[in-house]
Amino acid sequence: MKTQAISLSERAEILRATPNFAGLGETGVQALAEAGTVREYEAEEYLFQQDEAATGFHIVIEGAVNVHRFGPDGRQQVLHVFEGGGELCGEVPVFEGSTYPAAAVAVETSRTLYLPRDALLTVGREHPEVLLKMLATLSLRLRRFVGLIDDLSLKDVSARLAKHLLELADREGEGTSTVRLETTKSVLASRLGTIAETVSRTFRKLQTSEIIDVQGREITIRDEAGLRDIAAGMKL
Amino acid sequence: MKTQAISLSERAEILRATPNFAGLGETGVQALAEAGTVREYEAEEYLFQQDEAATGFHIVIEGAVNVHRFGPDGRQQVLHVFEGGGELCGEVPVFEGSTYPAAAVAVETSRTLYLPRDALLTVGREHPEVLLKMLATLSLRLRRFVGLIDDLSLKDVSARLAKHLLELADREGEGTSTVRLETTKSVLASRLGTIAETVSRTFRKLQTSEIIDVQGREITIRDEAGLRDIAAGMKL
DNA sequence: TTTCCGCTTTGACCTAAGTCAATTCACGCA
DNA sequence: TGCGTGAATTGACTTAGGTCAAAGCGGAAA
Repeated sequence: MKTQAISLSERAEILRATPNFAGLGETGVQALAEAGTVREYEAEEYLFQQDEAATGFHIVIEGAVNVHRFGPDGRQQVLHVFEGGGELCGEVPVFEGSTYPAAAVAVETSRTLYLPRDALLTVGREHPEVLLKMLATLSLRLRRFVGLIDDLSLKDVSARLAKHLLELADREGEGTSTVRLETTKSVLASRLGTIAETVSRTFRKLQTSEIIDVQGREITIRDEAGLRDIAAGMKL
Repeated sequence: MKTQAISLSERAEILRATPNFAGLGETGVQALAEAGTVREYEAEEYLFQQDEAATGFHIVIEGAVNVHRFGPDGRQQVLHVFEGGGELCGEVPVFEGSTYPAAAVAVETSRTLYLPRDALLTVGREHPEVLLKMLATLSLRLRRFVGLIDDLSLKDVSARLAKHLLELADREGEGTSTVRLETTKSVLASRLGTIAETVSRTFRKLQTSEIIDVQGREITIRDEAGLRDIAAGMKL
């Protein structure tokens, strides 16, 4: 990890571009910008480990960060992937407890703005709208986790994979039917709560059912309705 | 559901006894008490359904509320069980989105104080400490969900059951080695993300390994260290 | 080009846990 | 005291998906 020498005004600019702090007035932005530091992490470098004591949280400016937990056998379950754009990472211990609930690793070279806990709490008390934004962020995260729990415990791998592909296609905009996997299959497997081999086999089953077309990392959705059915729990 | 005629001062008293609003000043308590209504639900009655539009949230005063999701095959996964004591239920759509992410049902006759969304937001803006408390509550919930996700995807049923028994014993206070299950085994199964038969068999395996003693709904922990090993992922 | 090395695919196998069905148990009620 | 109902147990079976090992493939480096 390298701390970058970024001027105060640039740090303020980053904050203004972060959805969570967008509506915040100039005094608040200044206070946070003064307390924050810009950090750079290389690919594979950990931002923090699970159960590590926390003094603050990160805003992911550029790059991508993968948040995950390890199981007793070394397998891991991905909880989030933050892909730049000013998402918050590691904010739970700011408000409750003192340790990070999961580990976070940079997937590629990434830059973050690190803000100490106290700075946020001080600014938050003076600017409740920041706290409301944070509440919205945490609520959205809870919503996502509820979905993940639901998927892991009640749906099978093909449903989870189908749902994931539909989300990828959705993110690319309406009417997109070809998506490119930006990650290795074993990372995708961790996201889906399974292993690479099973992902591979599931892709194949979807392909032989003529629901998708797989060309390396390019996936073409041939039967979107069918894919939705499978995401909803229909047997393959 | 019946709305109970409870005086303003009693409603204020309930709020003061709720951890989330404990530190709140008198004006805030009054504002919330005026907007709130006390409701009674009988056993099996739903407080709200998954994806239902929300206008506010509940504080569980008495009784017990089970929050869960249904899978495509009708199986359900329990996300929380709130057992009175002023816990918040259904607060996610207050801050983000407009629908409840899961369904909530009264396990036994229960009373709640229902607060409309707008009242909370108004009071929150004037009293940031309420928002900080809410942030702590949501953060704790995220922490729990991370644990649940981790368990569901990376641990087997015996580990989840062992962990659950240890938590029950812990809650009863230090040095307790006998716990009573307050719920039916199939509800316990839903909490653990499995089915009643599997819970039954797992209890049996733990008993024949002389780690616990099962007498109907009374469980005696005979080998706490062993139970901890199993909770940590050791094979049975 | 050739050579790796890491990703991916595939097959054979195994195991945890879900399904289905048949008892058995426990407790309230007549 | 037996009866009935829902819970719990148990057994036999099936299946999704994890494990292990062996190829296959593809792109970067030499």
